Amino acid sequence: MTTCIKVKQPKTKYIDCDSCSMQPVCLPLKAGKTEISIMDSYLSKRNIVTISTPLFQEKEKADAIYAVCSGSFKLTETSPEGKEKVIGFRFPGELIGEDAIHTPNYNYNAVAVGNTTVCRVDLDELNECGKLMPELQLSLISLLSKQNSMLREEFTSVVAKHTAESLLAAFILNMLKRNAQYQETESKLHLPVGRDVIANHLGFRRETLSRIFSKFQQKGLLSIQAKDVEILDLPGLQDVAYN
Amino acid sequence: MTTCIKVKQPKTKYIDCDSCSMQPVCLPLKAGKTEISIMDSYLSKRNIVTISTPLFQEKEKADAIYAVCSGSFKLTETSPEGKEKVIGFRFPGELIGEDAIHTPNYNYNAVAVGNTTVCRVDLDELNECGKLMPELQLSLISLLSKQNSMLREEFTSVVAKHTAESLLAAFILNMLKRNAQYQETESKLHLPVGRDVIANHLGFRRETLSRIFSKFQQKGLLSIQAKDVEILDLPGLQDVAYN
DNA sequence: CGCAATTTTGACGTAGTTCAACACGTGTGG
DNA sequence: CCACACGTGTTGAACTACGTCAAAATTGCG
Repeated sequence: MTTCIKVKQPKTKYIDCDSCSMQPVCLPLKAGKTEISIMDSYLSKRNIVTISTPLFQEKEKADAIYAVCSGSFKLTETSPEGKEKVIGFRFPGELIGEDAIHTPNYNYNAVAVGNTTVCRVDLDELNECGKLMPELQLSLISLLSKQNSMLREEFTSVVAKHTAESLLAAFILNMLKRNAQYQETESKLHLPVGRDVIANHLGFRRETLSRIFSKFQQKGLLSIQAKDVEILDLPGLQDVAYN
Repeated sequence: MTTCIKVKQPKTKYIDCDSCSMQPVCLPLKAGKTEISIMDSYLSKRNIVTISTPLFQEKEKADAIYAVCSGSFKLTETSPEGKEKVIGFRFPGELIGEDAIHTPNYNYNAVAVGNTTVCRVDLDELNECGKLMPELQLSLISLLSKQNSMLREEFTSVVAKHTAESLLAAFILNMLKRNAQYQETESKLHLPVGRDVIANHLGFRRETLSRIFSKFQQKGLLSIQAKDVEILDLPGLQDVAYN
């Protein structure tokens, strides 16, 4: 709280430092007077507000890891033909650019969807800091392991889903699960982006997406108004997701 | 080499400790005399041969990370209805069960496909060891970051691929890339499992898979005999993969 | 409030999956 | 040696799910 500078904006969900996944990395800051001074010089933890701008882009030098504090990010890849493909989303408490640890350059784009805040951790400084504080490294290890599981679960949820229905259901459930960490309600979900972006990500057309949403509403699985989804029948949705 | 006990078996591809992704973790073993004795007592690096048996199963206590030395593993998940879903494969040089760092129990099955060898790193021992040797933790961090990228790339390669053709092409390319690390040829690929398993993983039937393989052969993209694939037209395959 | 952008709905055609049945090669045991 | 099972590949016919085109409805923004 004291270490995070928060810029209040309407309609934006923030997570506390307490529920941020990066917290164990930042935690040593609060330890003792002497430690704080050491850390301050090395691990510059800043809160940046970006509005619909890229956090980083393909081929850019990978020199920092980011943790999302508020808002959402979309990750995209540019195909050889120049088409943009949405390869994922990141929500508060999740990491972006953790590849930086071993990759010289990022190989995807991370762009803010609306107003967002992130914590930036400089890689060099993290390394320096890690040498002095082994606990920091342990935290980072745990963090990466968590992110790892998140990725695997996301992968698992969409792989082998041939029908658009099961794919969308799985996608919604995945979003729901990931948002549950910082959202108070288990049954509500705010879509961070428009239909086009979601359709792009899932690999079908805007119209198809719209139709399936309608179908889900008819079935009483959920209700949707603009970008706000309310889950009405979770088990039903899960049934659809499992083929 | 000296630290890995290898059991020679026919038709099995092995990777050296030198090209194993776990190597940086094991490396300190070779550092100095004194260090070796310390490490030996903590980080018990063993080479285990498993034949078509599960390395671990769902809900089992997660107490170790594994690195594949030879052979292949398939990762599966059991759906609520009891159906087995193949959620991925792991090849020599890749990690299995890295979730163990933060999860009390594994949430998927890892079963050996044919004869395999793995290096097992006990979590408790890794932690103990990490306290004494910060470099070990740095290695682990890098390792996890790499595995992270691998997962994201795998995800990226299959997401938004609605047509079976582009999905299979992307799958083959992904396998090719991952096998290039320990295989001498860039154009040949040995499928570790049968058509059914692959079809399960990609989400369609054996027939569809067979049809597309035939189509790819007709197009001159590749030739396939049983489980041995030879890539004839890499750019062509890439075209198919990108929708 | 009004215009533009986004979303929804409808009708229609086609590509691709699925189902079912068969053909082929291989290993196994009587 | 043949019968049998099993894994794999092939083929044809039916269907349905998705893409396409077009237009209406809704939302959001200035």
